[in-house]
Amino acid sequence: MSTSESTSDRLIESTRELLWERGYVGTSPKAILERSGAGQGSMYHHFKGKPDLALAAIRRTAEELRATAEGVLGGPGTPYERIEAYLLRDRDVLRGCPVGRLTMDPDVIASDKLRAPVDDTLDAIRELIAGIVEEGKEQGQFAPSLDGEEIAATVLATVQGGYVLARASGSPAAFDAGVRGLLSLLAPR
Amino acid sequence: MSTSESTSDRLIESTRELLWERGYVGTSPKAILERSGAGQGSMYHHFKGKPDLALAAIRRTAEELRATAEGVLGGPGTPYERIEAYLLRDRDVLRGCPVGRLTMDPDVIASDKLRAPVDDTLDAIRELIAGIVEEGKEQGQFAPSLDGEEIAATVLATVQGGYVLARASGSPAAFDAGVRGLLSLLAPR
DNA sequence: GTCTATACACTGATAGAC
DNA sequence: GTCTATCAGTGTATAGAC
Repeated sequence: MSTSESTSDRLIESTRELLWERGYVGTSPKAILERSGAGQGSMYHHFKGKPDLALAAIRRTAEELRATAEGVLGGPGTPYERIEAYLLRDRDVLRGCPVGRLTMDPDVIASDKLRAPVDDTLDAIRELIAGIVEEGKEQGQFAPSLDGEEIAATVLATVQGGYVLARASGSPAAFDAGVRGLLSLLAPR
Repeated sequence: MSTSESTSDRLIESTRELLWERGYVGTSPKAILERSGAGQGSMYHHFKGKPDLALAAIRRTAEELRATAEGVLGGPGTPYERIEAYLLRDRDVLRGCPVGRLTMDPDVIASDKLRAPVDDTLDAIRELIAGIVEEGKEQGQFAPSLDGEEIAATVLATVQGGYVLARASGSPAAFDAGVRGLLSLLAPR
């Protein structure tokens, strides 16, 4: 395993952090250079500009999030238990979702290229959950009246919205409450 | 009824639009002046600066949202029907929530003053829904095992997260799916 | 690949005339 | 109350030397 320390890598990592903290609009090339320790010239040598560097950063963050979700959802347990594990997994709630927060960035939404990794990732997780719900219906753990795609959207939305409520109140409590509420609705009797 | 056309009012209205479209970080005084037709001097005469004007705009938007929610949730019908009405009410889904989106703004979250109206509004709506859920439990419409506060957080989170999913995909479909999924879980048998 | 120099519009605000 | 002038700093990039 190569612990690559390339300048290009440090630029991407610094950009990932700043995008998470301040979003695309709130992240300037100058801030990226300061955090990464790279110089002006380096950045424009490795990337065409801010959108190009941001795209590399967003892609890496999106892939990482997808891998994490796949790991939890593909773990052991019944369908309910796997969804529970996804909802209860450790999260830095007050920092928000590094992928979901980008949807509130006007410049990201205005660019199909920047939006694509965000859309693809959330969509992939949604499909995974939908499949698990369908599995649970076959096993009689979930009511046959439930729709896999709909419940998957509800699960993902509860997580994404939980971040909003938590950040509004300055406390993770509302996130946890929303998750517990959803689990109580999903619980097999 | 006074259709006030004051410069101060036009500044606030333009700021509200821009905050909704581009967030706090993405909104510049210059853009506000252009949209409102006011001059530099006017803005700094009526407001101390960008944070002060933004606070006035956020307060007005928050109050408006709260009034809308109270209107729908306080309408006629059973507890389930009132929550259903709230979830299904007409929304400009792709524009996102004008209040919730502010939680992704680093400068808003960093300021207790700017965050307060956001927190207060979401909290008030949450309490309203929690009361309705408790009412539904008393009437036997909801299972006694449900917790009013938790379900209220789930309902609000599903809405806020629905905006995220919709904006990611560029279509309101995911919002609608999440809402339908939640309603199917809440439905009295 | 990295550095420094340069550029020009924009940000957020103050000053003072009218 | 509104207008214009001015300002130091930032945002995003290009040019060219090393």
